[in-house]
Amino acid sequence: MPPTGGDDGPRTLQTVSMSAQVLATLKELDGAGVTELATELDLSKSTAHIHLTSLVENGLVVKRDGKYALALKLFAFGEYVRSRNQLYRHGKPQVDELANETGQYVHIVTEENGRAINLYQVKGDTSVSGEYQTSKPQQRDHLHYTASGKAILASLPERRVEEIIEGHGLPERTANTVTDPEALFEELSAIRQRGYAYNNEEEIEGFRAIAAPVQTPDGDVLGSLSVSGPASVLQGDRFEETLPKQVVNSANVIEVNINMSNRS
Amino acid sequence: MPPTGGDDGPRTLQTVSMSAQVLATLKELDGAGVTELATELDLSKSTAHIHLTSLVENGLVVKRDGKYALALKLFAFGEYVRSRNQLYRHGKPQVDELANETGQYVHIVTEENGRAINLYQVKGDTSVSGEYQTSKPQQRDHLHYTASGKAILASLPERRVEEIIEGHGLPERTANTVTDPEALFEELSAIRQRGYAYNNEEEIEGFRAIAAPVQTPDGDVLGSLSVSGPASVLQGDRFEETLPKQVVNSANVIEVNINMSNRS
DNA sequence: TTATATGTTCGCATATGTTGAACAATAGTC
DNA sequence: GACTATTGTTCAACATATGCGAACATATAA
Repeated sequence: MPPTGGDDGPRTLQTVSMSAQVLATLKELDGAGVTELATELDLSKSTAHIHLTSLVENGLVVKRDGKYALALKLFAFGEYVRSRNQLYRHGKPQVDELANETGQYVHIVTEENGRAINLYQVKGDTSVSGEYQTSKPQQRDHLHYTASGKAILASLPERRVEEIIEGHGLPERTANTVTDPEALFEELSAIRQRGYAYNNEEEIEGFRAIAAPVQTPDGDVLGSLSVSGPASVLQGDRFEETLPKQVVNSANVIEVNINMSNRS
Repeated sequence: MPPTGGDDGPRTLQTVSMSAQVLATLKELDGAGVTELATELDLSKSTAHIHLTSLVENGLVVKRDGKYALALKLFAFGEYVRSRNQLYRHGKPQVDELANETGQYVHIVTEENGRAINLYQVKGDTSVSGEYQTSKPQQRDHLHYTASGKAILASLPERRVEEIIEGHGLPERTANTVTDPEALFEELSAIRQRGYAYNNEEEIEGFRAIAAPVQTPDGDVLGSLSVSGPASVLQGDRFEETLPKQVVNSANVIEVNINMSNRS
């Protein structure tokens, strides 16, 4: 059949989509054998096999102790992609600096296809440790339950935000997660006025964060910068005055540096 | 025709290989338009177009200001892959420590399909700056002109080294690069006896390095750890005694930590 | 505006991918 | 260490998804 008659999207290569799914599944399963993959994707063993073989041949997958897994070549690709990113290039030094100043976790985050991408993070020396070393880190790619994500959403056209909500939903993480679209839109409006976003234990109990957007002169958002840490530390004046100022200030420095480099 | 009769490799999906080439080319060209890509890969515009569309649909490529470029999703993939790597997980803390101790660049490197992959690097505070910020960093993925690479090669079966030489050659980088297979094999033997590898301005004039392999108890090499810096600093006793000891020691610590985690 | 290049869509012929079954190689069990 | 069960790999044949060229649409330049 021609790509499922009733479908909407543009014509695409099914073989490529299948291989892309194979990659995604290998990530999901942390590597897999032919049969396992075939079952997972409802394929015949022979098809699963030839997809894996093709991906191996192209260096995107490796076969190790009888299992197929994503190749380090993907890491090389990824490093390249990040290195081309403006927010990363100009944001990294500021992240390092801000982490030193605050002693907490500092992140720069950007958005792609409605999902959050963590470009860089540093753990300041007074921050709690071990938080990110969990072996199976749960997905952190929704935008609505992090300060960084909300700072980004607040800088996007409402239309776009609606699409993102439709596409990815507003799943709950803690009792504090904003799961109602209306409530979210209200908060985004508050963030716009304030200039920065809060995360008050909306992703992880006991964890707070503050984030400011990084924008171009004509209002496009490149991502955001955030500081996060335990609620016991991020509180009082520090949470309401000092840190927000520092975060906004650092974000502004990044903006200026990006503009300068775009001019020359 | 069935995938080029005279060919050797296993049967593979041409469509997948083509899309893989598209990804590689987009990296090469730093993004491209449909026509540009079609020309580069000898495709019809329509074919180039549908490959790009399919990759976009699967999130591996993004279209920005009329150009197609690799997506940040690849970075997310890459981070995942690295995070699963044993040498990275246990090596990172040692890299940080060694960079502090020595003040120079410290790297951990591994090998995949005969090419070097830089898993992690830190720039110690007394090291020269700006060295890695060049906008188009030249390929650093051969193994024979870095200390890290030679440390790895020295830990691989000769057979494997021969294959790698056949597959990738021994291109020259500076007058000091080892470009002769026999000379290389001799040096690898010396490295095995010594326990660590030198790079004496073989990649970049004025730059030296020392690297030690990281191996499993049964002799498989996981990669290597290296310290590098200007020849003016890496010289005399420091180059011949102090640093080698530190590097080998750190590599051993990594080995021990990996073994411990593999036992439990 | 016209002209030129680039991007996108479409129908068709044929090369190509999918499949199930047969074969090979492991892994597990007794 | 032989036997069984599971997993991995190869193959030929058919159906169809793929790649092409031409036509159309859009963007850029003059």
